[in-house]
Amino acid sequence: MSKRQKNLSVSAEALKKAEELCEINGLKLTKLRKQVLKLIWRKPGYVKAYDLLDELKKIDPSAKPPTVYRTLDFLIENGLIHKLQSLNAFIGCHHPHEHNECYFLICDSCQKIEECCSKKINNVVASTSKNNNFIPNKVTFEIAGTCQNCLN
Amino acid sequence: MSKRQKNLSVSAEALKKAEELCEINGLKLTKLRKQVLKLIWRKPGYVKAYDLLDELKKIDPSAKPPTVYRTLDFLIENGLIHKLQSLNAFIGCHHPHEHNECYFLICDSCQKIEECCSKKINNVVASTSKNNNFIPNKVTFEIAGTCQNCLN
DNA sequence: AATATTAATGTTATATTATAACATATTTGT
DNA sequence: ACAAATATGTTATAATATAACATTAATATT
Repeated sequence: MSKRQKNLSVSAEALKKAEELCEINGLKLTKLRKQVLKLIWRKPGYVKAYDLLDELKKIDPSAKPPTVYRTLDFLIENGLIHKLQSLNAFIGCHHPHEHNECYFLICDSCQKIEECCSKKINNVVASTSKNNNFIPNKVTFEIAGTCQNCLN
Repeated sequence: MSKRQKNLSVSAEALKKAEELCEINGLKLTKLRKQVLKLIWRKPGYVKAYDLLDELKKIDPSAKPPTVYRTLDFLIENGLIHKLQSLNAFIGCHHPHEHNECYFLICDSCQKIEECCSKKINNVVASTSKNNNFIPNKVTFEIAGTCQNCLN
């Protein structure tokens, strides 16, 4: 299976899952939202909001920043995508609604992202929060560096 | 000791430490850099770049965005302050040059920040990186939520 | 079905955050 | 004293994001 084919199937899989989840949760995955989600999944790495806007304009020339940001907000709120805070970029979630916290390995060199979940992080977050009498709400955990492929 | 007095002494302490560290490492803590660092420490919570610029302008009306951002870059590079990626904000480092990774508890309600370091995080970062053959470079770890004080 | 209500999208304008590029001044090394 | 490197000044603009209000579409209520 070629890289492109693999990516297409990942994207199709993600779209299907998103539809299911929205169905289950009574959320409206409108044409626009589906379109944006598709565009996000189309590229293997992360996406920038204004690049997304450019892509969207090819489909609907009337698209404007709020079109994109509102749609991104919806997708983030419902766990279908993540925002990478250290990059101001966005990426599809590989396992929506299956996790609380997750973190990202971001390759500075090839822009690929690894989405990770682990009990260890959850534990660190929980224990630190407890120690500080802090009620955690949103966790941002991003590790930038160099991935395996780019080491060679 | 009043809150204000406490904050003043924390600030003075931070400044002193910064001077020592720059001395040791052959870094130039110029008038501008010291001024900016002082402004960052002046407030208990975090600071936004353009607020800093406004403050700076009161001292030097010719200050402009690059003045601030270049100075912030210097302070970040040399571990004297941190950037909070999820807020696009800046905060003084409580223990410069004493740690590799640290993370932040950010109170959404009162804007206070708790800077934490723990071996557990270092371990999570190290083990995940190893598992993924990833060479970590920069860690962003920020937990937003509600602090003890604001719970009541 | 007509109407009210809510949710989504369209649109204009502008706020916020950050950097590129080039000029000048200051410091440091020779 | 001069060259080189570093820091600062200055202009302009790029990149990221949201406020506010108008319109349309979907859903619920009578």
